[in-house]
Amino acid sequence: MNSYLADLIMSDTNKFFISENNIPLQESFQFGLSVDCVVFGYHEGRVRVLLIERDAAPFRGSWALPGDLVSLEEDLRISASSILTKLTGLKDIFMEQFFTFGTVDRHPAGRVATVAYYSLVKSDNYEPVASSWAKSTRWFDIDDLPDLAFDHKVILTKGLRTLQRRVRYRPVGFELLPNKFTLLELHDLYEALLGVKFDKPNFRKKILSMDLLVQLDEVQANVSHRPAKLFRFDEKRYKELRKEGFAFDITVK
Amino acid sequence: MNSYLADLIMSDTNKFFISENNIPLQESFQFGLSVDCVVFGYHEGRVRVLLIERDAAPFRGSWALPGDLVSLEEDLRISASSILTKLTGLKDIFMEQFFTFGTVDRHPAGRVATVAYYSLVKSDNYEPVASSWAKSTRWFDIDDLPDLAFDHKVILTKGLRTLQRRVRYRPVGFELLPNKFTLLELHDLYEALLGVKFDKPNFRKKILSMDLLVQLDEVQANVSHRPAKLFRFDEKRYKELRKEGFAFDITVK
DNA sequence: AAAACTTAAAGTAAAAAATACTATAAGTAA
DNA sequence: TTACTTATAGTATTTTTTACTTTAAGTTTT
Repeated sequence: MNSYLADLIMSDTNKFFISENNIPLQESFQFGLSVDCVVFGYHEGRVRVLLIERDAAPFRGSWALPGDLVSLEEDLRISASSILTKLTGLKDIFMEQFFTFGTVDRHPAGRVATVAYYSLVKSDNYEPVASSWAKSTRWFDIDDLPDLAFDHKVILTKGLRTLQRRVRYRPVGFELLPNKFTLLELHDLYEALLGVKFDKPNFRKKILSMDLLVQLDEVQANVSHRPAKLFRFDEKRYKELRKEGFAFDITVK
Repeated sequence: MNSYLADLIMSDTNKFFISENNIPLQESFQFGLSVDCVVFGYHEGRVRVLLIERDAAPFRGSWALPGDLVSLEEDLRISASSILTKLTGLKDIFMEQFFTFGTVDRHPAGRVATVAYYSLVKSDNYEPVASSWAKSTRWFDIDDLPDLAFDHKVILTKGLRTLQRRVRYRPVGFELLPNKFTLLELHDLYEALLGVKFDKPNFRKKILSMDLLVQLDEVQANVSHRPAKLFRFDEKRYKELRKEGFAFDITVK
């Protein structure tokens, strides 16, 4: 509790109320706030989600989204990434808030609202490592999920829908691929994410016409057929184009 | 505090800690949770926002977004609409969550995270009425805003950006028009919202080709020129089309 | 009552983009 | 050398977008 609040209480006639809305102070400040993260990965043509096995009550032993209570001294955004790091070891990865869940009974230990984020992990960069009260971590195919603690299934599903919507209008898909990727890998990722088929030549034409990819002087290695050229996403170029009013959109048959 | 929590505390060796993350219980449940609402209206070609004049500490006398602390016994979603009704009288209007703000120092009375919603008000249906600790309400043009309490300017700006993004891919613009509107009114609304010019014939063609509008047997009244036909948005039709994979998109020059 | 004026709304030609393919290239494996 | 696989370039057709032009339908002015 900061000093401003202390002053406010002391100076008020009714010292147990804050004046804003006549709810008793004790009652107003009895919320728990947590963060939960839907971490997406992409491996061998399949989209997957990172879950942790809880080694803490409640739901000890259950699979759950990595998440925890936010501490009073930490900004929400900072808290989100540090909690993810603490439980899974994942650091400096793409992370975006998408929804806050706040039904009364969603947490058995009291009134806890949770702010949900989704993260995208580049498959070549990171392997999660369980720590703190996460007993283990494991990737699950999005079509083969276990039962989850709390309302985490609802959160996960909403996170997936959000990703599917956003991936069409923002160049976030690249966050799920290695830094260097082929056009076929990108094509397959979009098919997997959206569950639709794209014509290969046209997909390639569309994405290249956006002028967002840089072709590298490298090709695929160790493939038993003609190796494809490698590309990388040009973040800087994208920011330039945005200023000029360019809108990323991958709607193609 | 519910009984489950009481049991949990009593049964635990360290009765002042919950086991999940070793943060003392008192500290975990000291958050305030609030809701703030960016209410958009549209009047005579201008986009405007509804603000209230605070008649409660802190920031008494300042303009602010309608918002308040969430009560412990109420779901977040329900709370959002009932708070808006309490302060402004607005009821049953379009309301969508868009972001949660949670920096440590955003509220002088303690740690309060706020879940922000934006609302769209049909100009023919509602006139706000201040009540509770809202001294008055007033519409402000989005280009002529006063200083705002807390971090409400940041919230408002993010709400506007969100609306501008969403209005292109979802048929939410209709929520800002009367139930019966002309194509020119719709055209002008989109120009005002997005700050760009659209070719009238092409805009009309595009929107009609979506098959989302129903032409009524009515025309404009009391205009000193050829009256335009009135239309309404066909919510049912939209839901049907969505199932068939239709994606609303108003990108036209 | 005719002419002028205003906005509604339909139409149209050219350009651009999307689509559905076909063909060729460049590698590996038999 | 030939068969096989995937990469990638090319192309013709269709569809959509764009930038206009024209006509329609009302009101207001003279």
